[in-house]
Amino acid sequence: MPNTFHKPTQKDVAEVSGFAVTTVSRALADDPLIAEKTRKRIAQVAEELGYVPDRAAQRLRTGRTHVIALVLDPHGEILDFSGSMISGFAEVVRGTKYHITLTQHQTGEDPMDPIRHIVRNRLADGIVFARTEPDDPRVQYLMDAGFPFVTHGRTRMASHAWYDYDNEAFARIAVERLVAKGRSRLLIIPPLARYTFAEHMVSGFERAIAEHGVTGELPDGFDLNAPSDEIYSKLKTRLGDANRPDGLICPGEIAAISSLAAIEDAGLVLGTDIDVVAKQTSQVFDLHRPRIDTIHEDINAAGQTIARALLQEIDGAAPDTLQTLQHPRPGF
Amino acid sequence: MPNTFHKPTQKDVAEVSGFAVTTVSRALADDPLIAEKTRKRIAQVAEELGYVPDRAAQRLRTGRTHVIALVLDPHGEILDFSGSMISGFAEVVRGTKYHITLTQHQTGEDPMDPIRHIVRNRLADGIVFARTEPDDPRVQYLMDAGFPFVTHGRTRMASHAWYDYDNEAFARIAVERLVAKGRSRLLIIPPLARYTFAEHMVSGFERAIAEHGVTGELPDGFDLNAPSDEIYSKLKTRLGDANRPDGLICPGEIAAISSLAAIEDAGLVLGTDIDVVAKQTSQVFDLHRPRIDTIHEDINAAGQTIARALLQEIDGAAPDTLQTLQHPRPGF
DNA sequence: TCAAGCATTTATAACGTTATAAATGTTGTC
DNA sequence: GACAACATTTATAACGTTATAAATGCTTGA
Repeated sequence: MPNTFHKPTQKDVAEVSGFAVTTVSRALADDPLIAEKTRKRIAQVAEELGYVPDRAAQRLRTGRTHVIALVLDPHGEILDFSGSMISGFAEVVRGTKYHITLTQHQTGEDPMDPIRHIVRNRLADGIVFARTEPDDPRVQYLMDAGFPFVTHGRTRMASHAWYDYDNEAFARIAVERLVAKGRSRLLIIPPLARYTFAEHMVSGFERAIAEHGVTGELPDGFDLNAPSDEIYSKLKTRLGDANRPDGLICPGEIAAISSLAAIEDAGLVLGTDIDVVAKQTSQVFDLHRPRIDTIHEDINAAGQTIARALLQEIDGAAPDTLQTLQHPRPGF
Repeated sequence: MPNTFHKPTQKDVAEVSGFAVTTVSRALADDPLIAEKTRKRIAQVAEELGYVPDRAAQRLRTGRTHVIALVLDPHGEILDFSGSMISGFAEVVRGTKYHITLTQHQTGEDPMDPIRHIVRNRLADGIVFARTEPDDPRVQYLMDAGFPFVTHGRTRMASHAWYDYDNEAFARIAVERLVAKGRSRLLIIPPLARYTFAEHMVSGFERAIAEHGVTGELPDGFDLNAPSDEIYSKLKTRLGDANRPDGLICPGEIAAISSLAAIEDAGLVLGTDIDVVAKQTSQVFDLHRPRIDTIHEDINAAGQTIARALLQEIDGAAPDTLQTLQHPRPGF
């Protein structure tokens, strides 16, 4: 009889237990003013009645939403990125009193809009977003507003909570692996320059190149965010040159697959003419043939860490104590 | 000065416009009782002040949450499934007054729990979930409760809103393609039998097999949900047999990649000894070498369609008018 | 001119919770 | 036995909105 079901309120708990509504409220909030005996009795009655606090009422009264907002980028080419990240996030938030809401801004839109909307209308207690830029206006805005947030990616502003993958180390390790295989003319498919992580990755690449005395190339005309067929065709052309690269760094799986196609279609043989090191964020390359040398980035763990950091920040932790740099894990 | 910012309420709009709060409320709700002139004036003032209704207050008063709950399965092997689906969902919901919340149940847990929790505590106005079983208790519960929901996948219960991909057609087309290539000993990696879509796919497979007079095989000991290395090793063993299959149907990308590895490691040549048809839900096979024959399933479109259906159902549309069967689209 | 009828607006209460201030009971001290 | 001091409980109001019922002003017809 679900339609005759009446959701029990504090009033019901009060009537059954014989205490006032206020007392029930305080008891359930573990207010130390309430006598232990009373607290126990009220907790018992609440349990029996199946009382669950009404979020809307709590939210209206206190201003706290118990909501964490995930602001996603327009769905792009990063394979399974959002899915894994969300999954890690959900695992941590489950079991707390918080909920996750999702917002996705459209391609042409100002990424600032959803953030401002959430803050101004108190739609959440904290915000998470990814793909930061060095002078990210979202970060600046949230810091000014004193609003809890955690970013996936660093910025030039030092004292906020962030999680980042060490892309400088990624590039360095990738170069080292290729050099160890005897490669000396390396090419990296760079991320879009406006993202902070692109700077790290490129700087790691360039430093490692210099250290090992090999040549490094950042291609013109395409990047990690380009359509995969564009990466494919430009790379194929490049691989037709006499001075073609003999080592490729692909910081993404779709780019790696496009690269493998370009290599094959250019008539080159992987492992003989050229080698590839790719970043791996999913299972795609676990059993792939030809075998691909990969360096892992654990997106699920990122989601978990970010969620934990945000919950801590909402509970009052200082943002600059909530910074995690994740080191690359070697592939299989 | 974000901390001195006062979120404008109907009271503010009322004071500035000179009308009563009630009138403001009605005007903003487009109540026909309100004079057109008044409505316009109030709308103008609300706009100027940047008034946005307080969801918590609306929710407390009306019981409507303006929330749509996405209940996700534990993050599994389906590549990018959640990500694309969520993305399509978000695109549709953006611009409406609805929000999306995410819940994910853990592996060992009763999938019913989050659903019951949402319904009993009115945490949302509608629910979406995937991977239905023929006698899905979640569907039964929600129908009994009269709670709006849309499933990804059908059930035995006819009159609820659902979206489904025509997996019977998928299997049929896959068989036809392999037969057209001269293959006659086909093997399909079946989905877990408990899901409704497994029945459809298997029945499509078996019918097509019979029609074309070829042999069909559903392997024992592994399925689409098995760990990929298990699929790989069992398939490799099977491909070592004398009576090995010469055509493989892989209804998932990770399974397809594992299969390709098994084929290669068994010493067989794709296109000569054996052919593969795979279901494609991401970009992985767009530029893959070797080229893979795929049949598309557009997860993003699924998300969009499901979101639209749910919004309609919340607005009162009859559930049995909200059923979509998506036909397979040929791969590249 | 007055009442009836209509169009429009408004006062009041309520949703379920918690912050504030007030009230009650209990103990100890002189 | 009175009073202060404390521990504990409670009444009241408020968060911002909307449903209900009441009130206002204006038009119309006699």
